[in-house]
Amino acid sequence: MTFSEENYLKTIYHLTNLLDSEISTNAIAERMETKASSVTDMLKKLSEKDLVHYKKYQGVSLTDKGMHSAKMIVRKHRLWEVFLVDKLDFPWDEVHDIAEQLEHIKSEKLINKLDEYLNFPTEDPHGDPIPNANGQIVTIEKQLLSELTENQTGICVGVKDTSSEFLKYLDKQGIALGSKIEILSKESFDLSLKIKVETKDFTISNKIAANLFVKKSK
Amino acid sequence: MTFSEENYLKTIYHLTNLLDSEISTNAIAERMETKASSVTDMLKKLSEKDLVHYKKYQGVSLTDKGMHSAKMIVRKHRLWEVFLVDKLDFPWDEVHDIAEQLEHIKSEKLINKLDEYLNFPTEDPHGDPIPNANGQIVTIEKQLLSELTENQTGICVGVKDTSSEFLKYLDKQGIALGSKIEILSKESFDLSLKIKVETKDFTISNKIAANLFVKKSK
DNA sequence: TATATTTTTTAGTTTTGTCTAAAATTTAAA
DNA sequence: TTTAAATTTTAGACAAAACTAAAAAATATA
Repeated sequence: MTFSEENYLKTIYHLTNLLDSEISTNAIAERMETKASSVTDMLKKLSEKDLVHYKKYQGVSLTDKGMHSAKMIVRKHRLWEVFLVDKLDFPWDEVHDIAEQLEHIKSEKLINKLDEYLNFPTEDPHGDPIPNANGQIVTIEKQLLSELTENQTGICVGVKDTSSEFLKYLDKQGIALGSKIEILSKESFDLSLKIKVETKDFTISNKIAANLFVKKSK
Repeated sequence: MTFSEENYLKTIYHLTNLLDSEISTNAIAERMETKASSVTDMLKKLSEKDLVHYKKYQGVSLTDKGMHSAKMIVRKHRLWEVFLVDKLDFPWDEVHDIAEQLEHIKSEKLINKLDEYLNFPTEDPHGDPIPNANGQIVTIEKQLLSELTENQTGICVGVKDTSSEFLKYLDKQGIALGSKIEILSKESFDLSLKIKVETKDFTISNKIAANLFVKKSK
């Protein structure tokens, strides 16, 4: 499989999780910052290789084979991210781009040995689940911080937005995976939250809260 | 720089070390298992980018810029090999092909962090030197085992042939980097050697001895 | 339901890196 | 030193993956 084919598969996989329905040509084009015509060309190619179900004008979905391939790419991406953060000490906002390259390295043995070396992690540095060697994914129960109500407490288990900008903001505020976040009050006008992280109190906007995954606790 | 450009640079670099003279189109084509016409095309391209000195029919050599780029690729290749063997526990005969892929990952920060993580190694698992971040190479004094005479002793510090076949043969005989090898006798007819490795005595052909680098000792 | 708008596909180019076949140049041999 | 052989380059073609512009199909609107 070429890099390009792998990138398409991965995109279709992510869109499937996001929208769970048939994926449109335009949705793929937009996410990959390419043209719809390029997407059509590739879909034909992937369809011929039996990686996607594709019917003209009807959108695409992954075949079992395509789904498995996509999961293996995601697995590689996320395991490399863990390596970069845990072993090489990269900040969590810098690993995505490097992992985008590393995910295309071809060697099943390599990725399984890496998995073992990292102690079979189940989540990447942003809290996203890592498919195991068979493609199985253990999803942990989580919800957006914005869904909690006053006086509820959650443990930060993931981020929805993984942009460097957002992650650096979290660093600045001292919010990391594992942080205990208590909702002190909620402003009904703009849905901003007064929260307590460890010992520090401060206010965050709804936009921030809607991009933080927590596991309800206490 | 594209993968292909990087592979050409690397090949020219290796041929330069091997032949130290102007490198011919055919020599490159042969080593890369491609056609001379393809090589010519690429040489023009590399020349335009100021990575090689190239004059029609006169062969090529690396410019300073090309030499530096080539060394950085070799650096990446060899550091990844160390990672695979030291950290992921790969056998030394399996790392080359994976490193051929990993050497193209683009991130200076990544490779420098990897270097640090591995404790700034100076040789790869086959005893080849690893250029540092500035491209400097510390070459250790070494000679072929076949150049030693009766009763001399050497420490194995590298292999000339890095084929899986040869490396597995060495594994089987218990010869590894660091092994102490004593020449008990040399057969003048075929230049085969009776040697002692650790406690074991056995005979090796001249071909084997001519592919083992040692550092004279005792 | 007819028409307008949006989405998707097709057709035809472009770029990168390869190839074959033929021409040009260099090197070796007679 | 002329000819033969080997090497290298040029010219033209091809596949992959992208693009633009135009046509076709689906969807939304009046």
